[in-house]
Amino acid sequence: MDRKGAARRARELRDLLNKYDYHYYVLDRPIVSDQEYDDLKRELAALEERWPELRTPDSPTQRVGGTPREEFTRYRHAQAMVSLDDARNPGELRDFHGRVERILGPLMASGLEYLVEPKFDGTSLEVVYEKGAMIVAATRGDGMVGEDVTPNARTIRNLPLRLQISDPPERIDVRGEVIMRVKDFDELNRRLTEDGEPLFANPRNAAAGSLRQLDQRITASRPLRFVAWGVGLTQGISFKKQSEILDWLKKAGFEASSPRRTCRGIDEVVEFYEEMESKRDSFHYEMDGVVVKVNDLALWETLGSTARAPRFWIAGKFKPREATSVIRRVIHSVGPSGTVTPIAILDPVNIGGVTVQRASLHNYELVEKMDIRVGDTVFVRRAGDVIPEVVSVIPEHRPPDAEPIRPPKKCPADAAPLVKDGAYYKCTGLACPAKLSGTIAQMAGRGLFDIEGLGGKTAVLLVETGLVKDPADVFYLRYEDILGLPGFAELSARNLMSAIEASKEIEFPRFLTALGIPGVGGVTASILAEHFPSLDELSAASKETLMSIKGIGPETARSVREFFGQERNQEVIKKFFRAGVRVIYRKKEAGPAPLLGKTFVFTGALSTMTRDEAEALVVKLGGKATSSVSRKTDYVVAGENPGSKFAKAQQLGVKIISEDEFREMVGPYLKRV
DNA sequence: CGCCCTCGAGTTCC
DNA sequence: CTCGAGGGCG
Repeated sequence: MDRKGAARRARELRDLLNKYDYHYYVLDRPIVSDQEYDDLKRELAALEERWPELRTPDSPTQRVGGTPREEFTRYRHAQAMVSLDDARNPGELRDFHGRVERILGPLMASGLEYLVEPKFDGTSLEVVYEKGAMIVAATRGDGMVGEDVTPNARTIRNLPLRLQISDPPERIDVRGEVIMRVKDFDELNRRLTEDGEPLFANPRNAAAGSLRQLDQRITASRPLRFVAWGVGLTQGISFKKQSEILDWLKKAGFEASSPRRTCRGIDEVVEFYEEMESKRDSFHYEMDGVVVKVNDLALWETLGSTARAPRFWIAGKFKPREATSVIRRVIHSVGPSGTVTPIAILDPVNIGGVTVQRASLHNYELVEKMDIRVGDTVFVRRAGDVIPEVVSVIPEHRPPDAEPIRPPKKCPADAAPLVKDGAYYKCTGLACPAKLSGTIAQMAGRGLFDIEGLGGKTAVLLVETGLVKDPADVFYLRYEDILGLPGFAELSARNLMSAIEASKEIEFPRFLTALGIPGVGGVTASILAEHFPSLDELSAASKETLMSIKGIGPETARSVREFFGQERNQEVIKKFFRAGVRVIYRKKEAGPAPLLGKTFVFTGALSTMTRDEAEALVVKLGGKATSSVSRKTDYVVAGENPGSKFAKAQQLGVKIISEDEFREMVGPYLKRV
């Protein structure tokens, strides 16, 4: 590139970066991924390196952060809050070490001690304490001058308003990161979606955007946290090491950067960096790298700083997990439970070394609320080994012809009608090939057909080998068919065959549940079974008839109608019967009903019976067994390790009894079950 | 309109 | 098993 071309490109890059900076720092709504931004900034830095005369004082490469927003009072930091240079890989970390070595001399650097701590994806904050009391809190801003956000900072729950030590220093400026737990970030975005507000692309923007609210009540409603990583100006206290600072901060009542490690030499640093990157998903906070600091503070002065960043710190960045791309089209995929999920087909984009071409859009309700359209530029996140997902839209980049995304009218796999089940659309086809193995696994599961030896893996196997083409085919399997399949020698093949044979007698409610009608679980199936003498009557029932039943509303009625209204489903059901499946319609035998009208909830593990048995017993004796505790619950039976239901019961004043007491209560009838 | 409770998906442990 | 969502009832 000649000088003239370089000048043009540099101007272009400056304009772009300035625009991106504005969206990122001032609006807290980035319109490009960090990766993309970084690349452009590095390109500009390279041009300026080669042709120094292109470097203008206002160049984005010379700047730290953004200028403070007008609405906030400005706050001048007593000591500048510098930014960090990035290392993107172990090689660049070693380069950093090399520079340190060159300045300090190899002897001193060889056993040099580094303190390595996590770099959380948040926004920096300085909090000033005088005589132990919090006086002011300010954002970093451009490094020299930030925004005074004291009232907002006071709403951060784990930020001490007063230092938790008896002899506080005259003054200490504590620095740290305002962050949001990943869980809280997801929850916040869900809430924003509900309210039709624009979403945050990542926890950092959520933290920054929340902290810089003009209305501090909004800040207070956001789950912000503060993690301290250092100090600025101090009076009446001094430290010798970074590790000492962090220990002190912890003692003073702060959540201090953790996990951290003191490393001797660069090899240990690289090892910790790689360890953290591999474990990054196991932390509450989004971690985008580690910060490596020379531990000995005396050396900080020797090393000094460049115009932009200190020479004694560096950020070891992890592979990015976010990028922007464009949605080219949308496909509709049917999952094992029959849920139809919109999947965005994207322009291929590299995220942390992996090319991503498709990303989940979760569900149609979300797509509509977020107003995502084909043609939109979106943020895509790939966390761990999870399926990539579209996180948010960048409305600024929307082309005029962007097409809304609509749920399909019919199941894309078998053209059966879809019913809306909450936020999801579900296929009502009993034999739908896309969910076949899921249907079979569920049907064969505990409390339904109860076919031992037929779980998820075997279901997939049966479908993949073509032995089973609809759920009824399970009952046509022959010994010869399964013998020799992976995992099926004589014994297991025989066992499976007899398990299938034994399962053919099935009570009406169980059979109903096994059909997998959306919205019809065990309880609803029992209600239906009580009101219809047989499957035929239920099958023919109108929506109105169904809705007249207590416990069945319009949604469930519609789902049931939609299911039985399909010719194909009726055929499969008939096929069940031809295979010898017998539905048992049992009249209620009038036994003793000592628990009539009593509601039970079981929590924790019981020792003398399974939970299912206990619940069956309660029902048999005329009581009700539900799964959540409320004021209407009569008894909570607590076994080993009771869960949150125990606490709920205490709170509501519901009677809690032990397993023994329960046995006493039902003792006389135990044998009859 | 508010509460209860079922459904179903997700999480985590063995 | 837990938890959130929302269907259904009063």
